[in-house]
Amino acid sequence: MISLNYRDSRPIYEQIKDGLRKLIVTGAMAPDEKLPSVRALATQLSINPNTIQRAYNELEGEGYIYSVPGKGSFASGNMDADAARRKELLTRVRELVTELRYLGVTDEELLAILKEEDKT
Amino acid sequence: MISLNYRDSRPIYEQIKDGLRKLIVTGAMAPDEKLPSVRALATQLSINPNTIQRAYNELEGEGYIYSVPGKGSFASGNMDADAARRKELLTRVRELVTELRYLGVTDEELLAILKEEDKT
DNA sequence: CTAACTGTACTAGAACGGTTAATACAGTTG
DNA sequence: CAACTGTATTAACCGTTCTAGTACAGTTAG
Repeated sequence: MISLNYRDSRPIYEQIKDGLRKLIVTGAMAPDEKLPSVRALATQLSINPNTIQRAYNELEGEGYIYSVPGKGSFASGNMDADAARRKELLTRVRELVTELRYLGVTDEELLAILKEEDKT
Repeated sequence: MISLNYRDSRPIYEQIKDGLRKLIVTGAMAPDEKLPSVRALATQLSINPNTIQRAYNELEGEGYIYSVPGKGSFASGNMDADAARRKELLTRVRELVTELRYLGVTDEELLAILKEEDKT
């Protein structure tokens, strides 16, 4: 479900956040679908439950999931979170495009990426 | 010449690397142009020379600059480094585009970014 | 009701990376 | 020679990440 890369300098809880966010945002996880429990996911990934709790906690703060004590944590169909994520990603794309232009990448190459992704 | 953001969680030496790389890649710094000395830049930014040294050291490893003991460090007109950077940035763009598509961003919006950047 | 699950909270400490600090050495330049 | 340059090494500090251990309260199935 989630894979960790220990060579990556990024914190584990960030990797978990990104992994879960992608699952939710891509619809691989339906709204109100139950996430693995803090302890279950911790066991599965062989890490400390606190690390999972931190990831879940932050994801809840960002609106991607909601947690019910005693029941579990669930994917949220929150569109505000999506909007924020969109805005964030778009600014990053802008930055990348600017640098790529400086590196001599042509519009054709950039357009090719869009078309290429169409087929995915 | 370079500005640091201490609120940013990214390491200082990474910020310096990015800043210098941008200067070189955009041509703001000509090939074989002399960079500020390790000590000079450290003083200017009010940080430790070791941090600058690390940034320079890694930039040299990536081919963006070359250093001559006793003389100084200089921008390199190395195109291999540019190619590597291009490849890296392009894969990141691909990832971003994929997620943006899932988030419901249309091709029109993505194309708009390219046109928007044209005017820059 | 009980047992086993759930999220949540808190404290403590280990481990790691970033940064600073203080030197030292060798080559270059005026 | 004096003042610059890059380079190297060692130690220490500090903040963050992560682990560890424990506890409490709500939920759910038997």
